[in-house]
Amino acid sequence: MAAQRRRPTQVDIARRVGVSQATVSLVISGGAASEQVAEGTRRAVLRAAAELGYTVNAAARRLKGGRNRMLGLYTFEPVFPVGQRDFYFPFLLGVEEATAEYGYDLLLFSSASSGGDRRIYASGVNRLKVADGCVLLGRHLHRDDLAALVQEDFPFVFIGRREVAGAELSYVAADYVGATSGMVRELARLGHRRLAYLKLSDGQEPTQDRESGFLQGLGEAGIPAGECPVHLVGEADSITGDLLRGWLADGVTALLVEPSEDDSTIVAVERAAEAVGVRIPEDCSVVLLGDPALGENARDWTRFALHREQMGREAVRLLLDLLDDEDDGPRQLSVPCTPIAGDSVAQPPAVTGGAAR
Amino acid sequence: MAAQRRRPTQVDIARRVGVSQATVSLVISGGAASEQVAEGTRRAVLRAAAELGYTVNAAARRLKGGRNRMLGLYTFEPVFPVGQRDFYFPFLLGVEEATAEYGYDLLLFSSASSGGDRRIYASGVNRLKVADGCVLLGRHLHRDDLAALVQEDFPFVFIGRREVAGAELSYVAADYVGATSGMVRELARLGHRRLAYLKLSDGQEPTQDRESGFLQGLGEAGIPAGECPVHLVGEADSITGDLLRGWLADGVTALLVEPSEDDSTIVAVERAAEAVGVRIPEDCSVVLLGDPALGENARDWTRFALHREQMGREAVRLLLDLLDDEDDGPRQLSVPCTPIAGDSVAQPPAVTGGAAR
DNA sequence: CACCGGATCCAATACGTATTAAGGACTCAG
DNA sequence: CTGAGTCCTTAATACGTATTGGATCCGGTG
Repeated sequence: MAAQRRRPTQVDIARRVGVSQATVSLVISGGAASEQVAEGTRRAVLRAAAELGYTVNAAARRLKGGRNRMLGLYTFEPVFPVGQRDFYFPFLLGVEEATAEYGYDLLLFSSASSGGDRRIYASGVNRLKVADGCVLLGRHLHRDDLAALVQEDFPFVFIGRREVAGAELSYVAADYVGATSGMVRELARLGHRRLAYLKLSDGQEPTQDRESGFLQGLGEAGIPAGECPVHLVGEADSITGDLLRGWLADGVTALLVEPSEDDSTIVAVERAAEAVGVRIPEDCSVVLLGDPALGENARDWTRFALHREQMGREAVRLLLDLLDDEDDGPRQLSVPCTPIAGDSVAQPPAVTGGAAR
Repeated sequence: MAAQRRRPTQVDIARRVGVSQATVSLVISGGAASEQVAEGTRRAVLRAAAELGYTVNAAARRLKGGRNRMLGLYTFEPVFPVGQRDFYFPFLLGVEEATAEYGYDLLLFSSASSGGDRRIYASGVNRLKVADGCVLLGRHLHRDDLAALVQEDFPFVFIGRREVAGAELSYVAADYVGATSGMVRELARLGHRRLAYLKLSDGQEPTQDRESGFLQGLGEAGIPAGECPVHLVGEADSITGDLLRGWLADGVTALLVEPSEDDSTIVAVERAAEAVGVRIPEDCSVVLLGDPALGENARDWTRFALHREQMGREAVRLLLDLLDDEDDGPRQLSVPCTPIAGDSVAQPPAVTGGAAR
């Protein structure tokens, strides 16, 4: 009846059975080392444990073992972003699933979000280190935080290719280079000979990769890069109908658009086309260099899919590799994207003569 | 350059600064007791901590009985359920937001899911104890796990009313009683005099609460409970067109349906009605006792909304109350639901004479 | 009898932190 | 110069478990 406030420990069991705590530990831990305990003692300990309602103290066990069996998840975006939910959610899903599969727990670093601007080193202290390792995520990162993290030799994996001067780090990235060049080749196959490329101006790695892929694809298709305009999208309203019309007049027949997080570039393209009466894809083909989470009533753009959930899973796998192996080399993994044939691409309008297959 | 594999501890800091580990602990723990340490020492310790990349060991602090600023989230459902995603997600969202606001981190206990069946005491270990406290969630719980948790005197809050024999526990629950009785009163106001109630057969607390509300509403409306059939929904296919027609023949003009997790009861009702040519709401009004996440093309059922996100937030608040206050009494919070007037309720078909307002 | 080997079990210790009683140094009044 | 008082720091200990190098006992062998 008397509710014992303190929960029973191995010492309590030991006292009751009349053995030492060490023996109890041997029995409880089970497995290999438990064989050296006499069968009678063993059973007595187990019975006492059951009677007392003993459960091992996870904190103590972990303290002893050194590892926490906790993986961290830190994102430079809000952890459960409301607006962008659908973009980041699959990553989280993959990370969570893989973490669970490997028998780890997942620590979400939410506390850092106070004050809007997310930093790892809030008050000089690196919170992430409570976890054994960490998966990082998000577009708006702080380079110096990342650099410091590398310097500390803290094991982590970024989802998305990231570079830090003077240090290589581990990441799982979508193969934007391959996916973009593939898109270019496909357009070329359809007969397009002059393409315009709308890229974001933040100069992040994903943007760089798409540009590399663009140039590479042009090369493979034998299209002179000089003839293909590259437009930097600073503000969304820099995409005007006039701009579009100018390109078409110059012989451009297809647009490759890098989607921004708020999808403003896509909306802007659509609006500009409408404004000057340009039909997609009849007058101009459009390809999205990514897989934005658009609304229900959005059109079925030709684009490529990121396997986000798989990327999340791979990130965890990489991280565990990092933790287990002594050899510390950073690991990079590139996950191919899958082209999605939508309805925004067609053969170029017949001007001189359509190039059928 | 030399990557030190072992995480630095307070002892390392102490050695470097030339003070004792105790002093380091005083400084690191910060807050009240940290005042008694000289400003110079204090700064030296903090700088050394930053330089070494020190982070407190969660397990050790927890073992000692201290706080982690970590809240756990344990769910008996998958943490990021794919199918039921939309039902549980708002809870998580609320928990996460509130946790972040209070400056805590959130630890998702995913690892326990090994073997499909989620248990807290997987191998005799209560993993939850690494966190300061825990929010629990999910319909398919294990009573004995819950009982053990109470016995251990571990601070936790359940989302959803739960009972355990011989112990009171803390929870944040939707006010199903009030919401259901309100629905009954509203139906009565429209003139309905005989209602049928379809309840799930699992006998969980939420089901009990709806039934209480049903009976209470009948009482307030002056409707004899004996005249209102209560149908236990074991299998979804127990709802047949014949059953429905029988009720209508008996004078039943409205159905109160408890939604199951897979929405099968709702689908079954809709199908049965269609099968025997019963129109909703012209021939029969239907009220959902809950707020299931239906597909896009589902009809606009009359139902009530759960404020899930708010419930998640309140759960965190309650949990922090539990942690802070010495007095250990369990706290319960009931969150009102909001009726949603859909298109599945109308006045009863005029048989003897419609009771207009 | 001395020695050995196997079978059981235990004492001691480490893990990293928080807490507390007590020690040391220094100041100030008498 | 002494005693009290103030301020800062530390030694010691506890938390619950896992591990390891012995200790103890016992029967058997040379």
